[in-house]
Amino acid sequence: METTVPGLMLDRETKASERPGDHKDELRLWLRMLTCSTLIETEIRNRLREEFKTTLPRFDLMAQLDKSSTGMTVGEVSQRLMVSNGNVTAVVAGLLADGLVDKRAATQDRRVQVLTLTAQGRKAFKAMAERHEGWIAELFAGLDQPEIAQLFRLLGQTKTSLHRAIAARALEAGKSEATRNEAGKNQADKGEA
Amino acid sequence: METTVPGLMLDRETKASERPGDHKDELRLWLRMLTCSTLIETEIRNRLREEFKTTLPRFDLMAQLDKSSTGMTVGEVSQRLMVSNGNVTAVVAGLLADGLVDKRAATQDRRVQVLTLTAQGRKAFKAMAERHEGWIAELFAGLDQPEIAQLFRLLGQTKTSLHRAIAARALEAGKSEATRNEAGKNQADKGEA
DNA sequence: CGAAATTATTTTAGGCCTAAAATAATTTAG
DNA sequence: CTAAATTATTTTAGGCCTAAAATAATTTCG
Repeated sequence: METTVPGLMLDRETKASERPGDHKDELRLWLRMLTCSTLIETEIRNRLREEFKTTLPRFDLMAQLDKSSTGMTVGEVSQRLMVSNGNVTAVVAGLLADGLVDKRAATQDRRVQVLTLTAQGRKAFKAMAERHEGWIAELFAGLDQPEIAQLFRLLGQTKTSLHRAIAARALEAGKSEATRNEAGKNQADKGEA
Repeated sequence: METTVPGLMLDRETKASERPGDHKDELRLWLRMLTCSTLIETEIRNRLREEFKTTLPRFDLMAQLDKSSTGMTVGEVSQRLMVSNGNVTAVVAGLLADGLVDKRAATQDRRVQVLTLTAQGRKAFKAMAERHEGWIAELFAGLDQPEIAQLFRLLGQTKTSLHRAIAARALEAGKSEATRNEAGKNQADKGEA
C-alpha cells in the first residue's frame, strides 16, 4: 500500500501517517481508545456490582436476550457478544441458577439450546438497563451532540477498517479452511449492526 | 445533576443530548467503541499468541518496564495498566519463570518490589513491539491522517469527560475515605499521559 | 439405509482478573 | 521507644474467558 521512496522524504513529511517506519500516531490512538474503553467498562462493572449485585457479562447476555422475543441459541449469543460458546454456557449456568434465564432444547433440532429471559429476568433487566443508559449518558456528558455524532462516524470508519484488515489477515498466511472457520467465528459485535 | 422539569419538554427538545429519558445516542456510541476495542484487542491477542507464543497482559507489562530505565514497582505497574496489584504479581510470576523480568526488593524500602526487564526480556520485547506497531497501523489503515487526528482529539475529550464523571460519582454517595482510596487506585491509563 | 462429515454445545485445562483478607515493612504519634 | 496506623505486596476464593477436545445430534452422500 505504501511505496516508500527514500528520496521523497521532504514530500512525505507532509503525510505524517505514512512516514516509512513510523506509526506512532496509530499506536497513540489505539492506547487512548483502550483507555476510554477500560475506564467505561470498569466503571459500569463497579456500578452493576454495587447497585445490582451482578456482573457485566451477565448484563450483556441478558441484554441480548431482551432484544429477542423468540429467544436465541447459545451460538447466536456467543457471536453477538464476541465470546466463546463455552463462556456463554458458563455465564448462562449462573443465570439459570438465579432463575433469570430459561434454557431448552429446540424441538426441531435437539442440538440447539434456546435461551430466553424468564419473567423475573425481564423485569430485572429492565431496571438495570434504565440505570445503565443513564450511566453511559453521564460518562459522555462532556461531549455535545455534534461531537458524539462525529465520534460515532469515525468509529464506524474504524470498524470498517478493522474488519477489512482482519479479513485480509485471515486470507493471507494460507490458513486451512478449518483454521479459517475457527478464526472467523467471533467477529460479530456487542449491540450494533 | 439534571433537574428534569416535565413542563419544559419543548425547551429540552432543542438540546438533543438532554432529552428527558433518551440517551440512545450515547449508548450506541459506547457499543460501537466497545466493538472497535474488542476487535483490536482480540486480533492483537491472536497475533501475539501465533507469532510470539505470548499473551497481551505479558506484552503490556513488558511494555511498561521497557519505558523505564530504572525499573518500576508492582504498584506503579498496576496503576499504569489499570489492573489490580494481585494481577501484576501473578503475571510477573510467569515472566520471572521465563527469565524475561527481574524482581528485587528495593534497598531503602523492603516492602517495595522493583521490576525490570532482563537483557533477554528487552530483546524479546523489542522484536514484539516492532511487529505490534505495524499491526496497529495495519488495523487503522482505513483512516487517513486528519481522521486519525480528529478521532484522537475526540477520544481525548471523552477521556476528560470520563474522568470527571467518575470522580463526581466517587465524591457523591458519601463514600468513606477508605472506600474512596480503594476506588481511586486504578485510574491511570495504559500508555498515555 | 448407514457411515462420514458437519454442526451445536459442553467440558476441560489453564491464564487473566478482581475484591478482600493476610502478610510484612515502614512511618507516625504518644 | 513502641503501639497503632499506613503502605506495598501477596494470597485466596471465585468469576470470566479461551482453545482444544469431547459429546451429541443432524445432514450428506455413496
